[in-house]
Amino acid sequence: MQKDEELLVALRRVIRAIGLHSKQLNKDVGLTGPQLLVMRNVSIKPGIMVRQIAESITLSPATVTSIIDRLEIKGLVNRIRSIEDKRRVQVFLTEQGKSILADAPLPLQEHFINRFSKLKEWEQSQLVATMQRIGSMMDAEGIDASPVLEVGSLSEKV
Amino acid sequence: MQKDEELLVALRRVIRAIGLHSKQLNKDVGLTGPQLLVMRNVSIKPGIMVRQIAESITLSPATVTSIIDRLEIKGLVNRIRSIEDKRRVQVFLTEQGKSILADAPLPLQEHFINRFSKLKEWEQSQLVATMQRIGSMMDAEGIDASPVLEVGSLSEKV
DNA sequence: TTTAAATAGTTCGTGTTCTAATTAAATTAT
DNA sequence: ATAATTTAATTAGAACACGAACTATTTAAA
Repeated sequence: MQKDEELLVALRRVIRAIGLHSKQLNKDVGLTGPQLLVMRNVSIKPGIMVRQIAESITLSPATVTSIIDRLEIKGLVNRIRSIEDKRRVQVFLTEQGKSILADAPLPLQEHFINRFSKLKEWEQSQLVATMQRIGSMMDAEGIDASPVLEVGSLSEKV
Repeated sequence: MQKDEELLVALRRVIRAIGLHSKQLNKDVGLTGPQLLVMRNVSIKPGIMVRQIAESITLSPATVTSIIDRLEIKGLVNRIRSIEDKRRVQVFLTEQGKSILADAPLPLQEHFINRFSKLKEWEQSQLVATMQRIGSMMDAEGIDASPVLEVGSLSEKV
């Protein structure tokens, strides 16, 4: 097998692991990974626009709409149409949404974070550098992919 | 930004890049990335079982079934139930499937492959090894995915 | 001012992906 | 030999993800 194929297989495995974790999350907490990411965004910036959420977690607006649909049905978020600009829709957490989010785990496997954090500094750097390198080779740099993983901290996002 | 967050941002970008490439592929050639992967597997090993395809591209059998459904509708593959073991379904390329696959691009961006192929051997290995390492760190401990050895050549798998 | 263009969000159609449940067949155990 | 188990594939149902087309609104241009 060629190296690039091996790389693709390895990438697929990682993608799958993330997806499986999302499914497991849904069983455990009732929220999938993407749903959790959306809620964390809303938590950081109540009244955030759909477009802003989409950009911040690197998804299309259409996808975010469907995720918010499900969150709204569950009673975890509210949509409110802006008065200044009636095209805009602002999203807020409900009380129930807040309390559920407070107990929810991270959107990525604790398992992984734990293991990663136990690596030596230079090993971590090496893993990061490699991923970034692959990303840049795929020309994925232009895509704003900052997921809201730092939401645990209280720092306000742009 | 913490190292694990950086890693995950980079990962998200790569995942998204692969997804977008798959969509583009579908527009250009009429085949998505996963469909292409399935066809390449069938091409290498005509009569391959659904289960084998699933393992080789790291998908559940259910997913492969649905991908083969679409390929069959397009007339690119055939299903034939095995005679020795009637539980098995063997998959073959049709003539049309062969000719389409012959002209189809690789499942990763050409762009990426070109750049990747220009790296030195040891650099390629290092990128692959790192991805495999991340994959194994994310694996739910159930799967003993000995990364390097298990990813044997497709043509050698039986 | 009336028209044209841009923006925000949604809807629609297609495709991917999973688990759980189902059907069918082969294997093992009693 | 019959029953229980395992294996192979499919189906059903849910969530996700995208682009394209649509509605409504705002802004810019003529």
